[in-house]
Amino acid sequence: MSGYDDISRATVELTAVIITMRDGEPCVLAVDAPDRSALALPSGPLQSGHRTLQAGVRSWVEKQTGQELGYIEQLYTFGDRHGRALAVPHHRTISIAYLALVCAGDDVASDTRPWRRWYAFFPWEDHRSGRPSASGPLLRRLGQWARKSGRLNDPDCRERVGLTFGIGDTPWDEERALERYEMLYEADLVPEAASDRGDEAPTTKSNPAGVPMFSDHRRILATAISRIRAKIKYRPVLFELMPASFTLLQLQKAAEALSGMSLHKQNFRRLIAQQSLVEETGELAIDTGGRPAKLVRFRKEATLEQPTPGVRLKATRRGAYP
Amino acid sequence: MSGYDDISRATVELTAVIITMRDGEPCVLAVDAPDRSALALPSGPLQSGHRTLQAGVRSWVEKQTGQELGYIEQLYTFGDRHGRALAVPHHRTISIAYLALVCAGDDVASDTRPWRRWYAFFPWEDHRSGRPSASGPLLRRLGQWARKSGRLNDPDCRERVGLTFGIGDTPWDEERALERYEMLYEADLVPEAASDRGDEAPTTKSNPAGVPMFSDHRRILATAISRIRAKIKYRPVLFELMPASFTLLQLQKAAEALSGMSLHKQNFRRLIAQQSLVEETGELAIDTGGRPAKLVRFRKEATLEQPTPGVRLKATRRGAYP
DNA sequence: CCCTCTTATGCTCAAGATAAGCATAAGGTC
DNA sequence: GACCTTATGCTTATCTTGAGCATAAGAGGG
Repeated sequence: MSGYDDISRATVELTAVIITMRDGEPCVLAVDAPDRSALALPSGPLQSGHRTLQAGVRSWVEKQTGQELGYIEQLYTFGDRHGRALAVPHHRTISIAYLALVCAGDDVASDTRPWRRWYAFFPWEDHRSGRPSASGPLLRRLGQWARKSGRLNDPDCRERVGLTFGIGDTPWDEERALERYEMLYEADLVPEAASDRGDEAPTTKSNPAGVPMFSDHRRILATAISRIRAKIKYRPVLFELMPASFTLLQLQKAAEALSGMSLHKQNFRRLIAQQSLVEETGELAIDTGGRPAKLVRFRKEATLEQPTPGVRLKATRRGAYP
Repeated sequence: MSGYDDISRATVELTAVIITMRDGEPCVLAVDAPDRSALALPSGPLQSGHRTLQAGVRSWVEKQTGQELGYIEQLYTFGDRHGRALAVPHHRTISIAYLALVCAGDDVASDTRPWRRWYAFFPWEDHRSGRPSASGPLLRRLGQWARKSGRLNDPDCRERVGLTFGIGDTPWDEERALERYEMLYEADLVPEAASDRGDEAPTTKSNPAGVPMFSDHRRILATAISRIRAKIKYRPVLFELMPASFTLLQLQKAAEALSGMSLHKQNFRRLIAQQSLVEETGELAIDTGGRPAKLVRFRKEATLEQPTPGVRLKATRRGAYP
């Protein structure tokens, strides 16, 4: 073993991506960054009083936002920013990101916490009504970038763009949210890329590149989105976001909002039914605008029974944009 | 913000689970623990010279074992041991585990590194020829434990055992390797549970509980196994373990060894074929013991093309032990 | 060379799961 | 009552999957 000096002590930053559904939109809890320059995810350093990492996350979030956390899982540990080495070698920060899902609660109006729609940060990820308008300019600029960089070091670059964004005969894969953000970062199409270099970011308002975030927080959020989109298919995490009882359409809308795709209604119901993930409460939802729907609740036992209890979803219009 | 003292500096331990295939068996690289008390995964503290976390892992592994790493991915970050609070608050260690897959290479014989068959650590996980003999005693003792703890705080405990180990009409789910290890730990059936408490572990040799490891390293290995078993189904990671060219049977045997299940031969080939994950080299394998098999190689392009290019596998005898 | 053993490979068939849509039910509004 | 909206049941064509039969092509022994 070499001397003590070689071992770098690190500050451990705990960062939380807290997701909820509000008015049918997936939202993330975003506070002001310490320097007020941008929005940030709630976070704080691991402290001696924290008994576990999770406890630390819960504590910081409660302190900063008043939000109590239920479901929580570890997302990823970041040691550097987009592969760059850290600035000060003997005082590094590693940051451990957690994903938390909280239920909307009944009183959406009285909840004054700073929730933000997640598609404000990722406008190109919302394909519920076809490819969104933000895609156009982004894809055009990605194409330019690919042509330029393509000749040099990455001959498959254009192909990669197409695959990642579902162009040609590649279907759109909603789970690749992180890949897409990283590609946009690489292509210098998100403001964070410029500011990480130390450049002044061109502050184009209402950018197709979406609302930027402090530090690498938007990347962490993209990681969370990819994780959620993958996980709802094989674990019943969707129900963490639902109220105690709900209609199947509400459930479907939530699945659609999270995955950013629209689903076939009847097939969705069949899927839920045959996995017996829910049971009827016996009550009816009023005010659905049409025939009243039966209210259902999540069957907690399902977590145990099923090998992969999740909402296997498939887009109605599967795929393949021209 | 509170005073500086509240922020605990941490030593960051980097731990590597390095997997390869040797003689058709999945193996893990295991060194002697610092105190020689048990086998351990290669690991070392993050140092100031390490530019990134990954670089730190690579560097320690090479120093300790001479093994160079190719494919590498982050596994999990552990801040405590099995949920227990850390001993000394102002000097905590968090440990970041990585998974690396390395290709066997052509000269298995000349590789003197300390590879260990992973089923030596998890004898109950190898279901290639039915439920292994180690299962019997373990299940019996798990049953006893469940009966005892069941009355008190966990009425569903017996059910949970059955689901986790695939008893009754629940099929065996090979991906639940981590859950199973954690259940055995909880039930005090692995030596690590006793030694974490400070007790002397009863050193029964040739235990059905498998070979123990230093600290929580066996838990980390279980995490890796679960991850691999899940991932080979949707990403072409299996090929990281294969030589440049191989036969389909070799590939199948590797998939079987990793997942711990035996697969239907013709269906396995169909699956690989229809995903066009491999292409023929034109050569034939000699010495297969029967009709010579065509040699194939992995099609790297497949990584891009396919939405989920992996070896979707399903056990021949799916399931349901009596 | 024939018989037998081993592995490779092609093909079929029945079940089960999925994608899409038709049709009907049951509320509300004018 | 006509018409709109959402809920829910059911059908059909297609794919996918699990399982197994059958044949091919090598080796070795007689």
